[in-house]
Amino acid sequence: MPPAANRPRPIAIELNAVLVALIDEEPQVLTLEEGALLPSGPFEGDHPTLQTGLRAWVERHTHHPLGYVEQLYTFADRSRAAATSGRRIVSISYLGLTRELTREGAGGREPGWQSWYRYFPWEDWRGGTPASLARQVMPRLRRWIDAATNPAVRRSRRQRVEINFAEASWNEDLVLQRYELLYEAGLVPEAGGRRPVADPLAPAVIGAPMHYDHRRILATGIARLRAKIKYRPVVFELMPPDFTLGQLQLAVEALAGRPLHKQNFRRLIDQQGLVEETGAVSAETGGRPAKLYRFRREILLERAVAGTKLPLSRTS
Amino acid sequence: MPPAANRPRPIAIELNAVLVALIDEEPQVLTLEEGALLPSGPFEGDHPTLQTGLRAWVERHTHHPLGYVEQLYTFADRSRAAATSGRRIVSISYLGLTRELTREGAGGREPGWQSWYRYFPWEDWRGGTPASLARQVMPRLRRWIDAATNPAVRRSRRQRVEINFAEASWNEDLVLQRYELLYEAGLVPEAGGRRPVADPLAPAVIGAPMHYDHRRILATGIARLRAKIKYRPVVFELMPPDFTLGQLQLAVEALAGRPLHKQNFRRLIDQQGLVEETGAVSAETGGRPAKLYRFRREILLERAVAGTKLPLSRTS
DNA sequence: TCAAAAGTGTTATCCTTACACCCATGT
DNA sequence: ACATGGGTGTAAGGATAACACTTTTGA
Repeated sequence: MPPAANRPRPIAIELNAVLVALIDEEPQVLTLEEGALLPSGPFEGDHPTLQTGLRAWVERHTHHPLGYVEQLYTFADRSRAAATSGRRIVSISYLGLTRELTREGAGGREPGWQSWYRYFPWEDWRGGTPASLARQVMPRLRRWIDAATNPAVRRSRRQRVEINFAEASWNEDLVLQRYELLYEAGLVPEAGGRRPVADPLAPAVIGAPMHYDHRRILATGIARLRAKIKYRPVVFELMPPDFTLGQLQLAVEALAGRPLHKQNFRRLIDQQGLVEETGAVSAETGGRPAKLYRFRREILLERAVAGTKLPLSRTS
Repeated sequence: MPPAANRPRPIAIELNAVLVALIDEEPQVLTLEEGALLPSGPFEGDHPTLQTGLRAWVERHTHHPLGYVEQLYTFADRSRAAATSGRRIVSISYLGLTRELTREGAGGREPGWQSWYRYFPWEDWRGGTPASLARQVMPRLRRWIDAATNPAVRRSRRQRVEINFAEASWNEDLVLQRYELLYEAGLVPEAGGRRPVADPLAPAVIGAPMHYDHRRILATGIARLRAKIKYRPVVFELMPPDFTLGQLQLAVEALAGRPLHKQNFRRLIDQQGLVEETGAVSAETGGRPAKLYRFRREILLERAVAGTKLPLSRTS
């Protein structure tokens, strides 16, 4: 494997970060430029690994400590290069989880937090079927289905929509698949280059758009996180040290975008030995004061897999 | 066309492929140099995407059609660069599944197939507890545990070994975690640069070594594939068009490295509607002729998730 | 006293695992 | 006949989803 005599044309490495925090019981991502960009920048070549490079970069540019980090995906599509200088760009994206307690300014050029459901309103089922699904997404998907002249194509489109968007069998993990289907159908047309971001409320685009393929990267991050909470205790990376079971449930619901069954959720959590009581209680719950719990870090050493299974609920 | 004022030092992109096929009921990977290297080479910059670049590269260098492809991981550790020219290398690895019917030469400079259990003998539980686990791995892990002078470190090591290597609760998906633990314990010391590959039978190294971090990449690929067969019907990418349920079971067992419960495996398969009878039978089974089945590709359009759950078996 | 959220106990159902057994072919 | 692998039915156990209900606070 000789190091290639024909040196390839210049290549730049860019890092993208999907930084997630729970603020006011909402899953939020750190963004730039009024929510149109994910934090991203060139990889400085003098870090020993990509992860340390990412950590340094994020902490320098956003003044945020970075907790759990995980690689998402690497792109090197030529279409990205066209958007800049003809130079090839390899973009490596990461998911990062942090704890953020106070809400900062959420606009301007400074980094700001945005609810991720701003970009994917159809993914939030916590309050029942999301309005945008019935009102915007489904009608346009149906139009897209009917727009196919070839009956075989039409059937295929109908089936794919059915699988990914059926209310009865909604699967919260398919965030990326759904986004890609919408992209194919031309309903989220912002990706592909840096162009003026359309008015988020304009009817042409569903959900707030982002520059480049950043919304796609965000979809990848959400999908990964939603899948992960089921077999790894990563929710706790987003929680304060002490919390009530109610808060924990709200956190999981916020990430999964679905309401959970309270009693079964509680049983699952303590059956798995994920938490322990601190002894204190919190009176700020509105009703009966709730016991406070903390994450049992030892669990990471006790079991190979331990996550937050989702006790779903049809009722509420 | 002077790009960027502060030009970073040159970066090269390298692609690595974990190419898997089932040959003689064994999971095999395509290798170079007598099994010491995974297929890998520079990414030619004029492909629209990484995947097309990988496909072209693999098909040109190995004369192999490439079926299912999935990205594994991207490394850019500085230690890799040191092994070559001081130039930074970003290495992007892929998992590829292909169908290979006939066994070719498995040595020399030409590409050749190697059973992946050659590199990870402790991962093959199809015939009960693997001999190398009891005879090599566990004794040395115990020595590693005892080598820690600090009692806290010793306890932590013991716990980690317990989680990842306990016979009673063996988890076949933890291939990478186990490899990393063995690496940390100094039992698979080949990674880190191009050095003479030690005699595979020498007692110092457990399992056949590979150059660079290729064995780690292979572990990543196996882990990914083992996890994936449980929720996506990827086994069929490795099967011939027609097969018996017995062959299918052997295939899944080969990948998972565990024996499965025959009756339940069959029930699971047809409950899920993954296959349909072709009408023909195969008399080459040794016993009663078996019905032939084919994969129902439609299932990909019918359900979002459909995999080969593993009906494990204590007995056999 | 009532609303609101915490917290407990029990039941029905389904899925996983296991066991027991019969069937069709080659030697 | 018997060994070998193919193929079917059914029962036990555990996990999930659901329901009903009690407890403790603040307004």
